[in-house]
Amino acid sequence: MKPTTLDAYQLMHEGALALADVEEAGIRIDVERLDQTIADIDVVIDGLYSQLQNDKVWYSWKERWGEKSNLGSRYQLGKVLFEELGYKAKKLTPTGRAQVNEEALTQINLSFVKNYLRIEKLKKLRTTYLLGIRREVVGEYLHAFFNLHLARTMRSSASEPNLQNIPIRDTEAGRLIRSCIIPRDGHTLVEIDYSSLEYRVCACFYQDENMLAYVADPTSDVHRDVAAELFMLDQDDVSKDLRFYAKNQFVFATLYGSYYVNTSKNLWNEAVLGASVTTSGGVPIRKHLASKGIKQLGMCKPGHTALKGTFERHVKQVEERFKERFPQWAERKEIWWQRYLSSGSFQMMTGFSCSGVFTRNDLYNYPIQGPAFHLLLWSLIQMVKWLKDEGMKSVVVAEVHDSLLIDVENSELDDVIAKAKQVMTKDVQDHWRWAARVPLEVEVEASEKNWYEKKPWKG
DNA sequence: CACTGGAGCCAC
DNA sequence: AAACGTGGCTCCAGTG
Repeated sequence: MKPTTLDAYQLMHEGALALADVEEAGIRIDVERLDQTIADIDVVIDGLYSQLQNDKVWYSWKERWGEKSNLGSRYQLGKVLFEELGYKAKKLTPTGRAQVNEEALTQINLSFVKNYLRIEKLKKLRTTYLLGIRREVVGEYLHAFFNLHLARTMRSSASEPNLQNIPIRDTEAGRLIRSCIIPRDGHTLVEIDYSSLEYRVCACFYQDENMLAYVADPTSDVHRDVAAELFMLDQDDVSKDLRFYAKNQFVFATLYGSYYVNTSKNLWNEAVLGASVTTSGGVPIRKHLASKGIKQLGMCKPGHTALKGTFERHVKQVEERFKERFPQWAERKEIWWQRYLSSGSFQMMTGFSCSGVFTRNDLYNYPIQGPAFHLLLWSLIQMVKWLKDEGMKSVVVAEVHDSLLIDVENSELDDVIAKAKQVMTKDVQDHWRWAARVPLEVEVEASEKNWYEKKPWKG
């Protein structure tokens, strides 16, 4: 990866300097609360552990493993469940071992296993996040790292600890950890996220008419429309959950090179069979699909015909319509790949030349993921500079690929938010004209308490 | 004892 | 024709 323009060089140079300022500023931690949370979780984990040790399964475990018995070993648990207690391993890891992950374990109806999963969740939360943060706190500030030289796509990465993967989807974990991350006194934590940034960059990159049209029309919603097709529903019956699965398991998966054999399987396992997903009318999606004649997934084997009446066949047809819906995308992604094959390199819209050995899917992903982050990075640079030049008390404290976290002094709230909106949605389009092919939008959330309590900002 | 790869799980 | 991408961290198991 090489910059081919002065602008691209400066993006990395100034980006590294700006991120150094972010690291130096640090993010404030409620250390007392953090320590209390760790202590509370320890008590819960200890309680659950003693339950496990009074369970029959633990006796089988000790018979099998003797002195080596270790409750922390999933490998040992797998051997006990699948070789001693007669449960069937349904999936194997790439090296041929039985999978002993959450998906496999939730299918086993034993209170031991239920407790085990609960402990594992809490342990992850405790060691990776709570202790991970605790270890790095100096005074009451955490100075984590933001790197620009590690990700192959020219995204950033974060470490020690990784502030870019703090739980949020699991509300309990999100609350326990994020509520320890707080604003400075007299400040408010403000998070500004780009709305559907990668999709918009994708539309700019392929210049597909319908992709652009979807973004231009705020009443339209590609994920909702595709969900309606995938689950054979009217648009009004597409629930938030179904939209979520359509977006992540089909739209993005397909744009980044997956296809119906895999997307149908994932949708079926997670949306149809998984976590009791319903239509917005409350009908379980599995029941709804059955009423439409789709009761089976299909074989989902590469090279095999997807049989009529299966979900696999249906998703194959939705995929065909997806290509018809976005014809320039379908055509240009092939040309894009062929051009790489003959030249051995490709060019990012932000001015970086990438040469080397890449897979087809790399070619689909990198030119979207990299430039999408570059919009955020350019905005971060402007914000850091501006806050410094204006002598403001607010500081940028973190960045998560498409969002900025700013610790804003309360009297500066309106100015900082207005400036961030201007920079992120307008100025960046003056800087890179390709980004003006779509409207850019941001969502602003804020909390005076902590990162968990953030609520939509109403200026 | 240091190190590595596998497996798992968290984010975008 | 191939078959969603990028990261970081932890624990275990195996190696030398």
